[in-house]
Amino acid sequence: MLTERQLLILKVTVDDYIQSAQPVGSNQLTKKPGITSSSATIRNELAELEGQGYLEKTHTSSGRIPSQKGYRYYVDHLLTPNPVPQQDIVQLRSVFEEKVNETEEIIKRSAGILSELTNYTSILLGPDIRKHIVKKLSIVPLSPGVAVAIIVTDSGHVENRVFSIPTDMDPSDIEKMVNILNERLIGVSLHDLHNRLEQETLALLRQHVERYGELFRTFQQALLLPRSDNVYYGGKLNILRQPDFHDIQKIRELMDVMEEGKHIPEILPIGAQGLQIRIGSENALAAMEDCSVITVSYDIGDEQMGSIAIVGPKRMDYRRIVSLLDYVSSDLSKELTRLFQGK
Amino acid sequence: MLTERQLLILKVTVDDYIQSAQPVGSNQLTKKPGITSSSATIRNELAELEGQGYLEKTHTSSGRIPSQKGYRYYVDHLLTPNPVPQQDIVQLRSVFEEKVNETEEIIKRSAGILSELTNYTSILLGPDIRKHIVKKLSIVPLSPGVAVAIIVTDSGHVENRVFSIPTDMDPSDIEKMVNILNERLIGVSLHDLHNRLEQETLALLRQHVERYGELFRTFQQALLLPRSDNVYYGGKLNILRQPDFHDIQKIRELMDVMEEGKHIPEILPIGAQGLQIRIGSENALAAMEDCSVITVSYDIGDEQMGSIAIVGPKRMDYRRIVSLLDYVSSDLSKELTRLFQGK
DNA sequence: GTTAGCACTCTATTAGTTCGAGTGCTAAGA
DNA sequence: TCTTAGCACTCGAACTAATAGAGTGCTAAC
Repeated sequence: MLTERQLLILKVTVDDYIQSAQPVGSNQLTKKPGITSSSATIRNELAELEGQGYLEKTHTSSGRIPSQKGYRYYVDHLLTPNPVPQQDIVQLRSVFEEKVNETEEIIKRSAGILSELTNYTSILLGPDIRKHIVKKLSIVPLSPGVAVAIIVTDSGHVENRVFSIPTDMDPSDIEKMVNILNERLIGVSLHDLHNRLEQETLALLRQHVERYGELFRTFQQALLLPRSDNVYYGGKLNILRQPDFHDIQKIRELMDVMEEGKHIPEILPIGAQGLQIRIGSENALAAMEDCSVITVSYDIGDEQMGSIAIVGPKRMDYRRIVSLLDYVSSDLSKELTRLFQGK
Repeated sequence: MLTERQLLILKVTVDDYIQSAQPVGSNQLTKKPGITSSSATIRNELAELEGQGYLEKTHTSSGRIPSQKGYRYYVDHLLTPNPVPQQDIVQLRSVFEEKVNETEEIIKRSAGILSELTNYTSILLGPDIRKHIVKKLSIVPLSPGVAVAIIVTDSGHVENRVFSIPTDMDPSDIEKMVNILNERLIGVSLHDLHNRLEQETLALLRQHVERYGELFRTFQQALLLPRSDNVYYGGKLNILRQPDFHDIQKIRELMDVMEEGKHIPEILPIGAQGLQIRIGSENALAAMEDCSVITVSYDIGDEQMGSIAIVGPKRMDYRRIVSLLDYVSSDLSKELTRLFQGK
């Protein structure tokens, strides 16, 4: 158990280290507001805090830096929220000023602004496109043997794939196929599309469309390949600004992991509620053991739509980022809900 | 003027430095095949080459490294082409194995493979989308007040924009508008689209579509914004692998410049014919003064479609990259021409 | 023109010093 | 019992020598 004074010292130490990136000594601490004891007393307390695992030394006669446990205690118990500065709000709101109607564009821009404001890297996960509902399907022949399939969803997202068709295909057959597809598949989610395609339309196609087999096969194949990743990054290069990262090898591993889409689920815990903080080795990925990740989700109406993550060093400005993400999450939820409430 | 022996020494020195990244001394050179003189003779020749500006020393008693002029002479006169290894060819050809029909996908994958093969960063510029020809236009209403405009081009590229429409718009008016647009604008290039839209369709719309004004204005506006950059990167992080780049500040500037789309024209000289090599400060951008960039263009039929660039340190394996890019350029031209020859 | 020989230069590495910030401990004071 | 002044001690950072080694330029002989 920690005494009042120990809590204060821990908080001030973490705050100072976050700000200065230098180990904090007992003498410095005596100068901090709120601290009245002498340096000797502070030293005793620091030794105690170290004994309990909240602080560490970089070498025998150095000042203290927070341990992972120290950061964890700090964010769990010592973090006092901070109102978001008006200036930041103005910049964040600018995303909505220009009447951009596309969710993707809004999210992309938000990622950029977040990274600018924080000097860290931001990762925004957009709405799961598999939940989108088919609004219209069409097939546009390009040249003999080649056509492009287009799916428009209710959110205005457009998926398109080029696929091959029999060279001597009758155009009216394509038209028939498009009609059948639209009749049967509007209102289906992209997630269900593949199954429903087979169940609902294959029999109909067989009846009405000549050579449906070849056409159907390549069309179905084209829709199989997942595309359009809905992950947006801001300030990937901000990692290079952090004095905490000097080992080029580590930077490379870290950027590698973030760039590669397949690790996104490990960075952004999908489905988690509210704001989450992962410090150092609490992250699933070894390459991120020197990082902290703060994530928050946002939603449209009652449905969770995506998440926002800020990746920075363990020595991250937790207070600022937490308030900022809280604000962005609710703001984004509100605006996106407003944008789509009419549907 | 350089003697035979000086040429040999220059070539061997550059080759060795490219391979080892270490200044090359007279003693090492005596061990190279083809070199018979003693180290003292080599020293005289090295001094002469330095006097003429082809070589440099890092300090008074160091070995020599190539100067910018030295690299330039090397690539202009001493580069003997190297057949592309079968292994590399296999990997490059894999792009076309999977019957991917989309130009964009082919280019994207090529970028990845090129960076993997070279360990440098690759930048591929796709066909200028403004040259694409409109194949079909459509407007899909999403919700009252919102619709998405879709343009399909002859190459299978699909552009889409969300735009606002009057809330009480008659659906049949939208249909009429789409018909007029398609009647008048199919066959027009994206580049001309904006002008032709106004010249050809405005009068017709006025006659047939109620409330054409509001609809037309937001539609036109949506098409104005340029989107879909056709630049693809491979191995952006490979810069971090190069021992030549150790200054984190410089790396950041370099990556910054490459990431930012607006500098692309300065990196990739558009419209240049054949293979181009820019060494160090021959590059337009200050951030790239320690880099060399090798570019080559590729075409579909007789028309230049895009360019490929490899960005590496000045100490780049010019021989290998030049042969590789020569191969890729002609291969890509051939395959893309084949893909589109039918149109 | 070529080369052996040699003095010289400069870097990189290692070891030794000093300085200062910071610690832990002890003992005296509240 | 808690607090604090005092002091010896530790360790890193910054600086100074000292040394080894790779490489050069120059001279003189071949």
